[in-house]
Amino acid sequence: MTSHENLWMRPEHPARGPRPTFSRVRLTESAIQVADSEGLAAISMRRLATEIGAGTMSLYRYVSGKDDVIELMIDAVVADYIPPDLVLSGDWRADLRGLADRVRQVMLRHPWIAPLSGTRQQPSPNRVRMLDTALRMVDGLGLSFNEMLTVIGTVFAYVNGFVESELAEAEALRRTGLDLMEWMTLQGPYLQSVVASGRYPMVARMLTEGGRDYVDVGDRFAYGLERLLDGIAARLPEAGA
Amino acid sequence: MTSHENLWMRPEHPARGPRPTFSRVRLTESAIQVADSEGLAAISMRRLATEIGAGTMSLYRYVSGKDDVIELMIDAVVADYIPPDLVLSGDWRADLRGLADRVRQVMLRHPWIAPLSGTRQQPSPNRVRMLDTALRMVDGLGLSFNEMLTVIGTVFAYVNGFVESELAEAEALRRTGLDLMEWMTLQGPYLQSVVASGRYPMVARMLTEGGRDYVDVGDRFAYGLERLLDGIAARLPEAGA
DNA sequence: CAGAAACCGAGTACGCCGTACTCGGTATGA
DNA sequence: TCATACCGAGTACGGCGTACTCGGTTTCTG
Repeated sequence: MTSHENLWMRPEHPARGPRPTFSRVRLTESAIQVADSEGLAAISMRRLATEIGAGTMSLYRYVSGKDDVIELMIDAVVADYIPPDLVLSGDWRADLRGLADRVRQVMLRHPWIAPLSGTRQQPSPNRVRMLDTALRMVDGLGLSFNEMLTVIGTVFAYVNGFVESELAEAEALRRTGLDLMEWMTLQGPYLQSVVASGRYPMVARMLTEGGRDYVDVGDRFAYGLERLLDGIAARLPEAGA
Repeated sequence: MTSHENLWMRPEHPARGPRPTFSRVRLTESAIQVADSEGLAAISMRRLATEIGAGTMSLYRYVSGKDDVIELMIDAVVADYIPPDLVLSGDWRADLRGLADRVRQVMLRHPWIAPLSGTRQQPSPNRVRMLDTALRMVDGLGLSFNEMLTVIGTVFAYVNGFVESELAEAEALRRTGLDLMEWMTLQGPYLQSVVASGRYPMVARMLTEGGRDYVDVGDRFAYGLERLLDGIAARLPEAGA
């Protein structure tokens, strides 16, 4: 138990000794690349070592285990949630919407992060930076500090939940390997039996007339987000109520 | 490639041959019990086999692999989302709130399911049943079918996202093994350096005056849910707008 | 009622995984 | 210059999911 167990306090290397051949950023970049193209399951210490041309156990000179690698990956992606040149507009609603949209876009580019960021939320440099920015967005609205945290937490809960399910939808299609037709062929018999049972009329309607007035997934995301912001706005102190 | 690859269409056993010693429900119950008390990571085919007193490979007579076990676990828990004696009140808002509250309670009892249900959403008997019930809740409000699906999807996105993060919070404390004090001691040095840097004044405020007006986690859940329902209600066709 | 067919449960084995421990070689600070 | 501290790599262990195989038992068929 050294004095700093935390990854973010542990220096990457001691002052003494030979120059290190690799680096945490190198490791992190490779890991993100692998996870982006082959999924989180493809990440293993052996695989990452091979990827950067190192011996497997050499990685343990840079991180204390696989958990650290995951933490580094998350922090690196979270950095993108807040653009470096971001300036707040002063309109909390526009700012929050902008953040939510951007988070969604980044999450869609890195499909492995939504499930992780819901589960893991240790403080890390870029998460701290993002939280600070998000808090500034809702500052000065007459909310107490914990109310501000509640508002932000609510928005993030929605964004995370939505994107997770959005990705699951896409993944379900990709897992079977092919397109929607293939999926229907696979699940078809079961769904037909559901319809035929007559016990689930609403689902039956969904399966028969479901594709009629298709709602774009981006529009669905925006709908929920705007309804949430509507509800929040209506209860703001300045709004009277 | 048999004619029914789907788990839910595959009969548990052929008509011929000796009586099976175990069953899917037995397997599922053991798996849920293990996951509840030791986490999802504790689930392995060897472990489950030991648990029910079977040879490891015997399990493969009942399921086609670990994926099937997970699917069975999810479906069994989802069954609890809708109480058997549930009757709809006719008040869509009360019904939706009741469902959301219950889903949260069930998820808190089975901490492993929130991350899974976000990622996996294959149709299974109890998920179909739940979806049908949820759709009935928002039927007759003048919404198109896909608008109804959008409303329900929005609420579930929020619930799932919130509970996932709620559990992550609790898990982060439990992972270090002990209570909040222990966590603070561990993360303390890093957080202090964050405050000391002066670059994140809002986070600094949070860490210093954060515990002042504590908001109960149940109240935070209710807050977000009610704001979401507010926003949805305001845009209902009957509401004019 | 007898025989054949079908199926059960279990064992063995393969290729993955994370990582603890160890050691020869090398760059650094005194 | 040389002792020290550290680097990169190798080996090994216990665990994982699951493909394949086989002896014994049960059920259906005639």
